Amino acid sequence: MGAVLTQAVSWSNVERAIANLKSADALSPPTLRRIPAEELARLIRPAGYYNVKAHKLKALAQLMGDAGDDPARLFNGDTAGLRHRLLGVYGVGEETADSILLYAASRPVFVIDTYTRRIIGRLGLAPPTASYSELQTLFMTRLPTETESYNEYHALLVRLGKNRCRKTPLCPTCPLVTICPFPQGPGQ
DNA sequence: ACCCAGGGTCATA
DNA sequence: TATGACCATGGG
Repeated sequence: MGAVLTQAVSWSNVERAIANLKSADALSPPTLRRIPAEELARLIRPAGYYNVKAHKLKALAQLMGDAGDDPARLFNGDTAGLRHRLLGVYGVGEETADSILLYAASRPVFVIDTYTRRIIGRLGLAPPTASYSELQTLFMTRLPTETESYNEYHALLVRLGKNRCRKTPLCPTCPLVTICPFPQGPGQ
């Protein structure tokens, strides 16, 4: 649910929305299915795009329902198949699907977000036109396939990405100058 | 008064 | 398949 609520919105806003859902006892999939969309929208208002996101949450709750509201059952298939199912849900695109796979299902999937794109772009490690899957392959072919390190890596990229200095070439004091995301260097 | 935030859908060409 | 409009609140 957090993966949907945080779309294009800061996490602090999402925390309020989740707090509202908790206090209304409306965070469980069965409740999310039952609650009227208008009331759900009111609860998640701080997370922005509340009308759209209300329906997205309901769509996710629907998917959970198809698995008998049992996360272990939802997350039991192979990663590729699960990703395909997630992408079929309204409001779930590639990044959201991969976030759910990494953080909820603990699958070794590298998440590509705005910050990751920004950093890769500034380092000149991929053309600006690179697709999501191209960037994902860039990381996954260079890093060991481990849920924990992908998790940590993504957190570090987010932290670096918040630096909004966009001078080009890179200014000498920019942290980006001294880092390369890949252990074997930028090549191949 | 801006700008931006860990996106995605839909209509259009 | 690529681009643009649209969704909307809260903090800097």
